[in-house]
Amino acid sequence: MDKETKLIQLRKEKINELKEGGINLYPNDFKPSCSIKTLKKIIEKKPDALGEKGDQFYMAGRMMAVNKMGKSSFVRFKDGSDQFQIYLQKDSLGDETYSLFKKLDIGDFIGVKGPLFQTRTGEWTLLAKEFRLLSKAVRPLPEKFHGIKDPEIRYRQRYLDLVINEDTRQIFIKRSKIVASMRRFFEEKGFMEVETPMMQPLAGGAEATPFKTWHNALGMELFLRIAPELYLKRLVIGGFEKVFEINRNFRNEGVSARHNPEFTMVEFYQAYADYEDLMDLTEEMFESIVTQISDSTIIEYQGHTIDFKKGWHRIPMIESLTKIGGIDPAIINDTELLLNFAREQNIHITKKDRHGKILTKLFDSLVEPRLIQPTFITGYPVEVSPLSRKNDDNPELTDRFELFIAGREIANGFSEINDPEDQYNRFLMQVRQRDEGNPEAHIMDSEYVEALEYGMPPTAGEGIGIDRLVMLLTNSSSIREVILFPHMKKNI
RNA sequence: GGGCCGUUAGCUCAACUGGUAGAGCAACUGACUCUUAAUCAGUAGGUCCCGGGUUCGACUCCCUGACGGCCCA
Repeated sequence: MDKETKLIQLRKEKINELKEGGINLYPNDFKPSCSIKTLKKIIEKKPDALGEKGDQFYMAGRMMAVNKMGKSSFVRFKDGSDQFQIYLQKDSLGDETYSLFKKLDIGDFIGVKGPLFQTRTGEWTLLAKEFRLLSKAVRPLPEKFHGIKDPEIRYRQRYLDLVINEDTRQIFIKRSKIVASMRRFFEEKGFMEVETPMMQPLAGGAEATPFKTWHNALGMELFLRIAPELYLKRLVIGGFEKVFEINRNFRNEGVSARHNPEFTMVEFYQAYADYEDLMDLTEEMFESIVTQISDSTIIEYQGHTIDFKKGWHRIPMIESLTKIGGIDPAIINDTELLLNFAREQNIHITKKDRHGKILTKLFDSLVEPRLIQPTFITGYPVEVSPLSRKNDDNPELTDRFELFIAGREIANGFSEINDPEDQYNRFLMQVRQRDEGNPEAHIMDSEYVEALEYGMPPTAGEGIGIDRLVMLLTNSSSIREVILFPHMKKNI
């Protein structure tokens, strides 16, 4: 894989010595009594029953630090749950085993058996009566004290990051808990988890450039999905009234601290609900998840204190532009004046941008960064919401919201269009935008319109970016910190 | 895509105005039976990201490229 350093050569020489001595470097017949975490619980519960004449334990893990003091040694080792200390004495192990130990390296997996005792400082320690090599490491681990800081190594060789940096481990443990907690929430609310195609003949449901791939046997081009939306709504048509899917979407765009080409979203749909019901549900879900993760509704994120307690602000988009964005209410309905204002603010507007699009762009740069506490923005313009139901009172707007936290969009939800004719015309508007040069505009999905023609109950749906949510709850400034293997350029 | 910054020993980092690369940890040898960033004595370890250029001389200055980070669009 790469150049062989002196350190590795030296280890290989030692490995050969071990082999010649008849040592199996990779046995698989050692069964630990319990994890280190469990062992620590046992110690907490009944320390009086332990001691050198008490129970003996089989423990296994990776050697992380060794203090050799001649004829006795301390070894700090860790398993998947925690870390613990072992004390080895030449007298109690015997010459042969002790000299085997002396040949081993930090990074090797070992198995030990023995009773527990307390050191002079009171630290519970396993006194090794038996000692075995369980798996040999050929390469040296990075340094224990400074750890690995180089982000390139941390991301490309995440396993090293996980072995060395406890903070990294905790982030991914938390991520797993967040997703589990969300799943539990949906299940308790009567939603059914489903899986819809990741490879689609038409990449719909969002405004984005898809990845292309090719199916040999079918002889057809397929796209990696940019959203599951149109398939999930087909399921609502089919009679599954509450569905959710937690899965990956793929968007063929640049990578940055906030964008990974594949990212995880939850999308969910509920029949006989509207967008306001989903705002309620979202508040309840976030409050529940955050409380389970951090024992409080309050979190710290990059210098902000954010409170997820229910009852978030709900502000119509137009109102947010005047009240938060500082736009003069007198110009908000005048496209020309708005255009001039946008140019003064150095906001890039193209000739094809109509009123709604200009409002959206102004919102993105003037309002979004200032929405720190969880805030729903409602009433998005029709032209930027091709799948959202029109508002009954104002057909220029839709029954849609987006959720912003810490200046970022976290969720997007709306009452769904179930009028097939309306949906058809919205797709047509998108096709026109495409013809006018927007390569990311939605494409006409006639089969979806046909599905709507069979009748879809009134429905609301929402998507939440899981990576962004995990970033918030783990105080991570980059999406790469919450994705195990973020995409990077090839480095060879 | 643009700007700024970074890339030196396995890891974390130094190296002044251009003078021929150094520390801590890890490793190796030795001492040490309660250490915990163990200690003590000694040893070894380098494609200074790649490739050009300037120069008597380049880790250092200039150019091209690779990869990464931050900010912006």
